[in-house]
Amino acid sequence: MASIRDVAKRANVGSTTVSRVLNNNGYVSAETREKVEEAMKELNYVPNELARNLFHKKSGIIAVLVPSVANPFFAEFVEHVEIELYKYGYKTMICNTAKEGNAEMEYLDMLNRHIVDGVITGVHTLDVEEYRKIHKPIVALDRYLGEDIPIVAVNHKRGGRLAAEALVASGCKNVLHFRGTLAVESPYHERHYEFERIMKKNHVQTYAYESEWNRFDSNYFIQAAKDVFSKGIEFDGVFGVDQFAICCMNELIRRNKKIPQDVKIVAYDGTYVTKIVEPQITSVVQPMEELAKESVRLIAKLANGKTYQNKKVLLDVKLRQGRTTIADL
Amino acid sequence: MASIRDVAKRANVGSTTVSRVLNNNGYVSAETREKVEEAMKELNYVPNELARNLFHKKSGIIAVLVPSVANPFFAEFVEHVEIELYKYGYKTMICNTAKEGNAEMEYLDMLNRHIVDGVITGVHTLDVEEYRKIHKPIVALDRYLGEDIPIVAVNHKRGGRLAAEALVASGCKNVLHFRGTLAVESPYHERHYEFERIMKKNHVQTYAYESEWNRFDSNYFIQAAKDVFSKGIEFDGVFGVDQFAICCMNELIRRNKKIPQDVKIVAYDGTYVTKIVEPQITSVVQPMEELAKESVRLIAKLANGKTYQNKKVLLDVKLRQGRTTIADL
DNA sequence: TCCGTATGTGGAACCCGTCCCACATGGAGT
DNA sequence: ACTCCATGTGGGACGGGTTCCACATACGGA
Repeated sequence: MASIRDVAKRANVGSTTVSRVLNNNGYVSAETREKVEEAMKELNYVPNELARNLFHKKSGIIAVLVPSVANPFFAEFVEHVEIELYKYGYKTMICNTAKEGNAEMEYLDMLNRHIVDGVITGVHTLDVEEYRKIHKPIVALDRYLGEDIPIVAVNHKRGGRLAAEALVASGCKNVLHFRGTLAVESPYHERHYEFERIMKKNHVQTYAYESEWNRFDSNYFIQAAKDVFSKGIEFDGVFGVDQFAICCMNELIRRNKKIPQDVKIVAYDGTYVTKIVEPQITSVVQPMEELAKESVRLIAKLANGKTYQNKKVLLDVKLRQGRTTIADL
Repeated sequence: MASIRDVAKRANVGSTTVSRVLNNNGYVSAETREKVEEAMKELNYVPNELARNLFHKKSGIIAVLVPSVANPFFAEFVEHVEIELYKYGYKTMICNTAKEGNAEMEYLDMLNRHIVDGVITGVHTLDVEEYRKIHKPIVALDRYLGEDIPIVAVNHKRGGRLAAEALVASGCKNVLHFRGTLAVESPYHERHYEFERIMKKNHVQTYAYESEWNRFDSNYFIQAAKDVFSKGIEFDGVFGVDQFAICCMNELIRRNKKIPQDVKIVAYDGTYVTKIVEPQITSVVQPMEELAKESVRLIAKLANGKTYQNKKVLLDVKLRQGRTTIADL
C-alpha cells in the first residue's frame, strides 16, 4: 500500500532519493540510505511493479503460444523455455491456442497492448499475413512466418533421413508413414519429403496417413492408431510422431505382433514418453533444451531492441536407438 | 505509440470522451463517437494496458506454480487451468519451482509487487509459515497452507481405498507401495494411510518405497523402478503414481513377468500416460479438469475481493479399470 | 582565491488511462 | 417561469515509480 512518497515523507527525504536507494544508483550518503531503508521496513514498503512497467513501457513478460501444453512435446518445450526465461529475468505467460475463439490473435495483440514484451510461438494456425503486420518481438518455433520473424527449428531433413535409414537398415519393405497435414507451410515437412525420397530410393513401399489438422491430444493418437488398423493395411515398419508411434505399437502388441521382429518402429521427437514405454522406441530426438535456449536467446535480443540478422537457427537431431528397430545388422 | 491524448487532440475532444468511447460507458453522442473512432483508426491507437493496470491496481494475471510443467500431472493441470482462466478473462503465468534458487518465494512476492492478482500453487516445498504472512489471493492444490488458504484436492482416502480394494480383489499377497515422502504435510498422504490400513486388514504384506523429495522428472521414475528391482524384493502387486507404476511394469515385462497374471498394478493419478502404455493401467483417476475449474473459480473469487468460507473443496476420484488388475473375479 | 568536479538531494514533469467534478444544453413537469 | 434531470463534454488530479534539471556543498589543484 505504502508508496514511494510515503517512504520519502517518513524518512524526511525526497522521493528521488528513495528511488535511488531502491535502484541502487546515483549518489546517496550512507546515512540517508539507512534512514530510507528503515522507513521502508517500517512501512513494509514493496515497490509497485505496475508503475515501473508503465514508465519503462515493458512488463518483463514473454508469452509462449502452443496448441496444448499437455502435449509432451510442448510441455517439454515450455518447461525449458520457462527455466531459460527465468534466467534472463523474464516471466513466462502461456496460452493454449487450440481452443474455441482466436486466442492466438488475442495474444499477439498483447504485444501492442504492452502486456507482454515478446512472443514465442509454437503455433501453426494463423495466417502468415497476420504476422507480417506486427513489428514486434516474435520468435517462431519451427514455422515460417515471413521474412522478418526468426525461426528456431531442427534439421528436419536430416531427421527424416535418420528415420528412413533406421527402417531401411532394419529390413522394412512396407512402412506406414504418419505425417502432418500439408495444409500448413512449415519446415517440418522436410522430414516427410526426405523420408519418402529415401524410401523410394530403396524400393520400400510407403502408406501415408495424414494427421488431422491441429490435433494434439492423446485421445486423438489412440483413435488414429485404431483407425489405421481398421483399414487393414499391412506393414512391417512405422514412422510417426511419438504418441502415434506408441499407440501403433500398443495396437500391434495387442495383435500379438513381435516388436521389432515383425514390425519396426521409429518415433519422431523423442520426448519422454518414448522412454517410458516397453520396448523403448527408437526415436529421432529433438534437442528440446537447445530449442528452448535458442528461442529465449533470440526473443531476449529482440525484446531489447536489437535486431537479428540470421533469421533461421537450425539445430541438429540425433537418433536414439531403442529396441523397436534392429541395430548393427 | 499514440496515446489517448493524441487521439483526443485529433478528434477535437477531451481525453475523457475518448476514454468513454473506449470503455463504452457514460454519455457520448453518436457523432462524437464516430469522430473519435475515426481518429483512433487513423492513429492506429491501441490502449496501453500498463497504464490501465496501474490505475486499477491489477494485472489480470494469475500465476500457477508447479514443480515441473513437463510432468504429466502438472501439465494436464496447467492445461485446464489456463483454459479456465482464459474464460474468466485472466492470463496465465507459469513457474517451475523445481529449479535452483527460491522461485516459489519470488513468485509469491509478485503478489505484493502487483505483478499478479493471484497464485494457484501446486508446490509443496516452502514452509507453511511463509504463506501465513501473505494476505493475498492464494489457492493451494492438494496442500495445507494454513487456516486462510483454501485447498482444492480429491478425496485421497477414497483413492487409497479404491486402489487397495482393486489389488486385494485381484488376489495380491505382497504389494510394493511407492509413496510420497512424509517430509511434507499434505492431504495426499491420506491415500497411503488408507491403503496400508486396508492391506493390513486383508493380511496383505506391503513394502514401502519412499520417493525422493521434490522429484518429478521421468528419469527419476525410471531410475526408481530399477532401484526397486536391484533390491530383490518379491511382490505380486504394485501401487504408485502413474510414472512409477509404468516404469515398474516395464521392468516386469523385461523380466518376462505376465501382467496381470504374475503382478497386478494400480496407478495413482490416471493421467494420459496410463492410457498410452500396453496394457493400459488400472488407475485411480483424479478429475484434472474439475480440479482446475475449482481452483480457478476460487482464485477468481479471491482476486475480486470476495472471501471464501469453505476452505476445502474435496472432489471425487474414480477407478478406471485397465488391464493390469483382474476385474469381476 | 577561483574554478572544476565529485558528491548529495529535491522539485516537478512524465508515462498513460481513469474518473471525479464542474459545467453546459434542452426538454418535461408543475 | 422555474426546477429537475437526462444527455453531453472537458479539465485536471490521480495511481506510483523514474528521471531531468537545478542547486548546494566540499575538496583538490592552479
